[in-house]
Amino acid sequence: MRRKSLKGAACPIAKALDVIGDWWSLLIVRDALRGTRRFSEFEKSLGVSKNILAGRLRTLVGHGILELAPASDGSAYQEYLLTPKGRGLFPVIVALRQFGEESLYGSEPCRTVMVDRKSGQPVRKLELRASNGRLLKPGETMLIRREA
Amino acid sequence: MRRKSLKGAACPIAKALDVIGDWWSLLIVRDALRGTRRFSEFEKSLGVSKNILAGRLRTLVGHGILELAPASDGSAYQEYLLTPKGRGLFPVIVALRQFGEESLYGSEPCRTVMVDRKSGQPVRKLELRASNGRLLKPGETMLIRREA
DNA sequence: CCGTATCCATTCCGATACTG
DNA sequence: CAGTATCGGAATGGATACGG
Repeated sequence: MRRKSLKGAACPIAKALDVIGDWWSLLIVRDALRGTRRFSEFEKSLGVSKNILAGRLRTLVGHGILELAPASDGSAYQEYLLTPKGRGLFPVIVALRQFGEESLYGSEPCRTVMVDRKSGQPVRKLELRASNGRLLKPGETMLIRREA
Repeated sequence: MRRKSLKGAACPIAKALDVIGDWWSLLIVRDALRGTRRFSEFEKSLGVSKNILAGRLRTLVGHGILELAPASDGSAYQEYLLTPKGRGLFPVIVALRQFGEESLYGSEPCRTVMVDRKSGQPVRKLELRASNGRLLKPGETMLIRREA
């Protein structure tokens, strides 16, 4: 972040990276999607120092990815919950996971698998499809300018 | 990057972020997916200084995301092409774009749309599906440990 | 338990100058 | 055109100490 270029960035990818394009933010979202809510849980899971974590959480709340809510267990503290906007990052997380699983392990494959909770079967790979359902490879897409 | 934690990171998301989890790398991949090949093209598109760009390109080549090839136009220089592994980042880019389009624009919507080159129609939203084709929301998935 | 404040080291980034 | 070398400033990260 804080590079010069993103001020008027028209590209949605650049805008997205401006919000979650740093190391910790996506890992926080990853944990939040798994149900992590409390400051100390994030701290323990990520192994990040308190000040960094506090800053990231504050930024994510500011961007509307997380929101603060009263603790569900009756304790005096608060919890960080994903907003609907934050849950919109689910495909990003899944895409990263699938890329990692597929291309970043050597002889020993990844030890965890994402499965459908109901059936216990592994989920499908994310695929981009045309409006008629046809599978699209990168070269089969293009960007067009939308008219006002 | 270069945080301490990723050395033995078992999480594929963390591993993926270690490879492309910085500001420029994904933007380089974005451009490469659009057909950008030459150093100067990346430089112009990204508005990044040469030394940073050179470093990122070198890292991406080192990770097997990009590869160097002789220039297709007969010039004396080389081009940076996506490897199959690099093209595996396509879903990540699309997911980021769709998140950005959906949640990061205010009154004025995003001016560009990704379409099927053949039909000219917008692509579908990425969806996670179970092995039986059922649509899966975040809470309907879980991670399990794979047995050796 | 949930942070904030501080200090310090490292890294990153941008601009520029320089080379083949 | 395609980089490399260098520099300074800014941001990031880790550790720790402190306070509500």
